[in-house]
Amino acid sequence: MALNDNPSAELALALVRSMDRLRGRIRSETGMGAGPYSRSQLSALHRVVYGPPATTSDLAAAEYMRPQSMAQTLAVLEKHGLVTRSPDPDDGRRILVTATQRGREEAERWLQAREAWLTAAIDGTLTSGEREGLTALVALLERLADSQPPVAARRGTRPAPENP
Amino acid sequence: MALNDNPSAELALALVRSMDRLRGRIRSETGMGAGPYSRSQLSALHRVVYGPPATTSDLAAAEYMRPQSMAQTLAVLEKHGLVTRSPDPDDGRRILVTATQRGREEAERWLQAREAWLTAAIDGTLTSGEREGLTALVALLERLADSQPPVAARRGTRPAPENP
DNA sequence: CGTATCTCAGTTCCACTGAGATTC
DNA sequence: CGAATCTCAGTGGAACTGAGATAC
Repeated sequence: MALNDNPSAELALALVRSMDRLRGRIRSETGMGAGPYSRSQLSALHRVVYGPPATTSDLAAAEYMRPQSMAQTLAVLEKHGLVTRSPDPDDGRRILVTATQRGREEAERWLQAREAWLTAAIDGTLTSGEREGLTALVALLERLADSQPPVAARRGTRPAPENP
Repeated sequence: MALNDNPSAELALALVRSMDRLRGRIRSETGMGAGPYSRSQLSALHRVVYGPPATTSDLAAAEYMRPQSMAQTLAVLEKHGLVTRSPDPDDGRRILVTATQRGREEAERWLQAREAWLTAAIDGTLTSGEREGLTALVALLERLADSQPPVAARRGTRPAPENP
């Protein structure tokens, strides 16, 4: 293939493409029938439900997206009564997002519905040993997502999204 | 966490969320500086360059998307002279997509540029043992993506969706 | 005053759906 | 004719950017 001398470049490409393909498969399998909430909405709801009280910006940083994008996502959840927004008493600029009781219930239900196909695929095609390996893989992916690479690796000067 | 009794459901959720987060991180790091081609365009180009001659529908099936979506992606590549489309002499309905010489060169260059951040992250935060583990586990993602694949009954001699 | 946070408005990417033409 | 493939046109989700208001 000779894409690159560096084996890590090969690995990076293979990883990204396998994630793309799996994502596509999940999309084609679950379609729109998995519930009224989108993937990013459920992802945000999950974080609000199981995480500490946070602002829009906090949630955006945790998911590596812009605050405006996260605000759009949260607006839908608020409209459906799954989360509430209330001003931070200590800082008038901040608005804390918390889950409602209904939000907690809906999160559990729809999260399961959305990943039903993947759950079945894991159960159906992987051995128990491979499932353990996959668990280890998830930890690796999280570490990569949160990695602070050496400055030498950073090309161009970009404002560097800080991670609280 | 108590999301579900089934550990595979927990694993499925953790996997999807870690992939979402890593994708977001990559997006925020590479931004628009990674070149003129989008992720899906480069993914399609990669498959055309390193795979056998294929139709739009073949490529769409391999990436688990609709033929119309793949057609849009390929149209951009064709406009830039990276791929060419020519009628299948044996079947007038089919149009085979092949990479041009320029397409092969550009693929190599831009693919590397796009995954530069991930490559650096892998080198910088993973041990060599973990890199080996990651390599082995990418295969698991591919198996999940292709698990119980749809019976795409092709009339010709067409193998199932393959991965390079 | 300068910085941080949130809001409003517009844009791009990318996959989807539906309808229609052509070929086997 | 029925099935498969490709084309044209429109839709929606989910991220982005930029400009402006308010609070520290």
